Amino acid sequence: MKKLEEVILYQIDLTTKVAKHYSQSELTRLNLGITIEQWIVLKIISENENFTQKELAIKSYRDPAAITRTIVILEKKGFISRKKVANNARAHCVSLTSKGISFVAENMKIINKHRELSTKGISQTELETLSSVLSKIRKNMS
Amino acid sequence: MKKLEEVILYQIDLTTKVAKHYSQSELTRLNLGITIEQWIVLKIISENENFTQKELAIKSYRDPAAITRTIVILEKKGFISRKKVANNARAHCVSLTSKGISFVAENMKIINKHRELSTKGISQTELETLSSVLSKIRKNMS
DNA sequence: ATAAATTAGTTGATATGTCAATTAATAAAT
DNA sequence: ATTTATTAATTGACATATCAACTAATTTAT
Repeated sequence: MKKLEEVILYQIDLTTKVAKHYSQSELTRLNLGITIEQWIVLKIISENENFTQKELAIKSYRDPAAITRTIVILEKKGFISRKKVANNARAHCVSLTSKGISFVAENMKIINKHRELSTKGISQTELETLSSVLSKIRKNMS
Repeated sequence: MKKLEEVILYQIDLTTKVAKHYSQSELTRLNLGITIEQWIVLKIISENENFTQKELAIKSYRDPAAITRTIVILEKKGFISRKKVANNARAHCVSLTSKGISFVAENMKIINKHRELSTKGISQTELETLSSVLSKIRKNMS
């Protein structure tokens, strides 16, 4: 029977935790007043103007219920706004306010530094293997 | 500027989410009445009889506060019990009850199936690369 | 020996994850 | 056309993540 440390899924989970812990503590240290999950939502919106909440949930692989709550928070912080979709009165689409646009622009560098740091000393080949193996694992568990 | 999907940390996080989603839905489907996090705590205790809560927190890379709450739940479910440590009145050590021991034994097979499924079609070499790259990433972000 | 610092665990507050139930709008079926 | 089913979003309930504040026990520093 394998020890927990040898289990691949455990190692992946552990890596997520370590990375999130690091990035969150940096965001806190820099007083950005935002969580990782909130950042990811802002980033997705900046790449996909006028996504609906449903599209946001799919892209971020989060529950629509969770998205609703994060969006309420980001709206209170003044980073985003919700509008009714023209041809569908059920759906809401989300877009960055000017404050949201500058926030993403100003802090992209910090996030990019974390990303660069994460792959330091890892070869391109290794990264490609990582990417492809992770993708296989996701396919196996879908 | 990289799209979110190309970011390694994002891919790792996504894989964790997909895997947990799959495993949790299986545990629910089989009516085990337990969460993944609770299972991991049980598994760690079964591998390390009489761990203190602090050791549990370190091993599972979770906050001591979170461990306290999970332990209270597992105690209510009758899977574990807490005892005072002989030479340290602050520390509590945790051990499986007989119910907990049989629960882990009975369900280990199910969990092992998930683990086998997760690495289906992935070579040993790829798995070793994955393991070593994940370890490098964790080192980079510590 | 006493005061100060550290340690293990708990509790509170806020954000998130997950699932079920609900509401309102839209689409499909008959 | 009216009923039925589906869809997008919200809300409630409970478990978890994180951080700060707190208690009680133990060290250490003086």
